[in-house]
Amino acid sequence: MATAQVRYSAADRRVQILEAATQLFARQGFQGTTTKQISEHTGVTEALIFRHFASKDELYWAVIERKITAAAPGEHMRERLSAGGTDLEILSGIATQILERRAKDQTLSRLLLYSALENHRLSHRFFRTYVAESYEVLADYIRGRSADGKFRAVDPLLAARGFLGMVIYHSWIQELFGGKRYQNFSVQQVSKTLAQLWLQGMLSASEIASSQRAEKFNNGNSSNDRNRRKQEHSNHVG
Amino acid sequence: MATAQVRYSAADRRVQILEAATQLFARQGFQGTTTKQISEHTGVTEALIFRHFASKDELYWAVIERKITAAAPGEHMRERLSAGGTDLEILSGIATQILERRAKDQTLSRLLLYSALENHRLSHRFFRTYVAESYEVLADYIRGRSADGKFRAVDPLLAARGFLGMVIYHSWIQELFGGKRYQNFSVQQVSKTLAQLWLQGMLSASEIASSQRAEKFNNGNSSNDRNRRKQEHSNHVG
DNA sequence: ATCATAAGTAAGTATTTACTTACTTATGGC
DNA sequence: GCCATAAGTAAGTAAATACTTACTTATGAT
Repeated sequence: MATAQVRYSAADRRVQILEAATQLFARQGFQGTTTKQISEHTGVTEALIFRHFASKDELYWAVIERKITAAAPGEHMRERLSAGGTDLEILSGIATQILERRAKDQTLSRLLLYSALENHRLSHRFFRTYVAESYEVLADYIRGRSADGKFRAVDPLLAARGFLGMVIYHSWIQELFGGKRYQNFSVQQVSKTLAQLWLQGMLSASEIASSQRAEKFNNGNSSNDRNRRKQEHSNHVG
Repeated sequence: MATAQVRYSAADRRVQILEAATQLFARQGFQGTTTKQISEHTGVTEALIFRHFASKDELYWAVIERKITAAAPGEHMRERLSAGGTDLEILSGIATQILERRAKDQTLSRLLLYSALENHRLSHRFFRTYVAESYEVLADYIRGRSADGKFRAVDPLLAARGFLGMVIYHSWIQELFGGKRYQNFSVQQVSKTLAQLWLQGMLSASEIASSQRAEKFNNGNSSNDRNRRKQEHSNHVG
């Protein structure tokens, strides 16, 4: 052959294959992706794929496993929740993070959706590590705020799903269903609007009353706002 | 052959094929479904499938077309919104309807998700007819309530997506990702919780104040509640 | 420089897939 | 009761698919 042959270590090649496969499985699903496509995207022959992975199935599990262990969305949420700031800042921060991440790279959510639809064995675990954990973290935060008397008594898991549902559903609509062809909201606007909506919905009667009183004096952008969250409460989150 | 041969009219057979195909495409996606499977589920040979539909693609479009024209979710929502009752009754009614429908039959949402993921040409139209319309109807209702001074000024489309997002995301979690294995909420509880959360989030300052005052006298389940929606406003919806 | 070993491939195979062709048979209008 | 027509099929085909086998070659340790 004319081109100089470069050989990679098994470990490096494995990663290359996994990365190509990740992209393809995310775009086309398991059924829609052929081992030939994966080999072409990696720049090797099909046979090499099968020297690294016993079967297409095994390659698929390896792709999902890698994604599961790579990022820990529960951690990101924990950080944001304990970082301080007003409830509104925290929540719209979480929303912004989710929306930006998803606008930049749909790989993960597509993999997750495909695996759920195609009913792959790992999809439950994928879901638990990726989604369930992050709203259990949020539910803990809600529990804490309810104990403080800031939030009213609402099932914390339902409330958490409610907030993340608003945000994630919106991003699916925009990115997946092409919603942004018709209406392109700014991430800022969406985050703030949804966070405000949810937050007001969660406040306890007494908190609403006092926040209304407060609004008459400052217009809600002051930093010594009585809604600012105290660091001493962050143990509710971890 | 031993069994008596029964022949159906072309129209009847066509429907039989479409129904088998609908189930299979919903469960396994386009790529995951073979024409042989469809023929077996219909109880005919593969050749007959191709006498009714020129290609697998054409059959798929026919399946989606049929679903698009069959149900009009925007209509259901319009009806509920103009039926009267308190805002809470209306919204939790909408949520209940969505949750029950989806718990009973996932076919539609699975078809929709698959078509979006697989990026089929009709998926945008599918989405517009099926999803977009219903939240434009809801957005109109929100606009009306804002004009009344009941709801605060929030982008109506975002608010609508927010509500439907909470509900639909919850149902996806439960039905699609197996969330109900871990926690099985009752439809009633979910509908009421999410509707209350969203509703309180949407109320204008003055409405919140008066609803708090009202709560001191009756515990919010009275039918001559001041939040009861007047029939005269229903023209905002149609 | 040698060579064992790990990296890589060319050329398969059996099966499945979407789709076709040439033929058969039930049915309803006369 | 006849028969044109519409409903239906058996038996294919070419291409694609997941996976294998037998072989080649680059590389680093010696």
